[in-house]
Amino acid sequence: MDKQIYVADIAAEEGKQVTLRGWLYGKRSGGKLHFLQVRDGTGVIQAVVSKKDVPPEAFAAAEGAHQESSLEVSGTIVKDTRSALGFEMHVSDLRLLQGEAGYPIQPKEHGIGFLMEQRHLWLRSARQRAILSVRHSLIKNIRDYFDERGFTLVDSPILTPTACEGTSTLFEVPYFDLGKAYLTQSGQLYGEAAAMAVGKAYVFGPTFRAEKSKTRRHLTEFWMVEPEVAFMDLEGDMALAEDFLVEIVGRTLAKHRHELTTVLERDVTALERVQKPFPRITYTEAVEAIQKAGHPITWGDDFGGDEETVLCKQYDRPVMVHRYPTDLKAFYFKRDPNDPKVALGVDVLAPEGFGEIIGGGQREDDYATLASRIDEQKLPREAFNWYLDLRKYGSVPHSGFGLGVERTLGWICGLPHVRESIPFPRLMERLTP
RNA sequence: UCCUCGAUAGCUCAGCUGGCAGAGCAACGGACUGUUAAUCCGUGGGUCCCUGGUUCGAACCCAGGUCGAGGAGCCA
Repeated sequence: MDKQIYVADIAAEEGKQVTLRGWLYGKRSGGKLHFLQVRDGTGVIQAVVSKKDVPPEAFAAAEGAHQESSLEVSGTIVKDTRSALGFEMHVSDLRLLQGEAGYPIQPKEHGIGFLMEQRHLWLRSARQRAILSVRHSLIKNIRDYFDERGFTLVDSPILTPTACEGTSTLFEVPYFDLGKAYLTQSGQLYGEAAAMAVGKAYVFGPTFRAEKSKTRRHLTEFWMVEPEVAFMDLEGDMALAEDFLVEIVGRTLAKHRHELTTVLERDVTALERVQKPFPRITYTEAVEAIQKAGHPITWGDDFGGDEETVLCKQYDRPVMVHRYPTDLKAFYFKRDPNDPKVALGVDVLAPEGFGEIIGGGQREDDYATLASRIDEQKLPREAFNWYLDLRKYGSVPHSGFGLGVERTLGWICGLPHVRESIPFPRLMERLTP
């Protein structure tokens, strides 16, 4: 095949004769004129097929082309103000590659259930392409952020022998003669081991939760990025989370302002407000604020969706809630030495009701305390021997957090449901396509 | 797991008090030289989610089930 020319680079081809390959996104036809909207993955260009300019078989091919047929069009690129792109192609020849009639997705309204069934095709539509593109950038910006600051990416296993927490939310798989393995819920414990090796580590991978959750914020398979830093306390952790969010949101917005504003119709002023400092309140203060807003909640309760929303509405940027009751947090959280009732954890809640996007905190670094926490929660001690070793051979204060990629992307793109933020979402009641 | 709503053409839906299965869009055929969800004319297209019940007669009423959507709980 010739050197591939892409729609994204079409301005450089003005006046030239080129060949584009792609798919027929839409078509409007006249008697001796067809307007083909050709997309190639980088953009959409209108290809004008005039009967007098092309061989008869090419004109017939244009006539018979169906939505999403693959094709190859050759012609001259000309400037045209009537086109959204600014350019169009005057076609001199056209070859239909493949494509049957009956492409199921129309540029009209569809129900979400139908679209989810057609997810493999739905990805081709403008909105989904925009989301894929923003997702790609967000992930790149996350990796760049850590790379630029001396973090080392350390991959954690997906098959694990035990749970971080309760077993009810684990996916179980058979594992040879060793019995059962589980799909990871978090790479954090391994991230801690990594931080003791490289100082600043981050884990980035898919995680799995068998939660029977049917909400706009839950997937059973989602991606999480988890930095973990040696010699960092909770204050440092919050500063890192804040700086990290400001950077990744800022960079992603800078690159995709146009798509966010036009294709996704996102009000980006809300994203522009993501600047330091984020408000920092303790769990106790949050409870008081929620009570003051008229919601019944008592100290010791976890926040539900309603409580989160009430709290977030009081701020115009992400809010950091720290020092949750110890009982609400996992065994590995360090307790506040000034108040053992609370743990040195922090959650970051995104504004506009997008909910918790970060959870993290300072880890327990004392061997005996951690061992007794494991016993208290009736976790199998032998499974955590390796984790306890980290407190035996050069234990240091350390902290980290986990950021949910899909929730963050859903927030940036303004998506009503996280299912659109991942190419092939896995939900409690959906495993296909 | 619980609550609410829904399932009728490829899609989005209407179908009144139980009495012949409908519309728009899409598809297909035709007309049209500047269309932007083009327009105009025509054609084809149904397991009314499934099973059972009530009835002279069920898309419609009843029971059970399946699937989908929204919400709750759950959820670092």
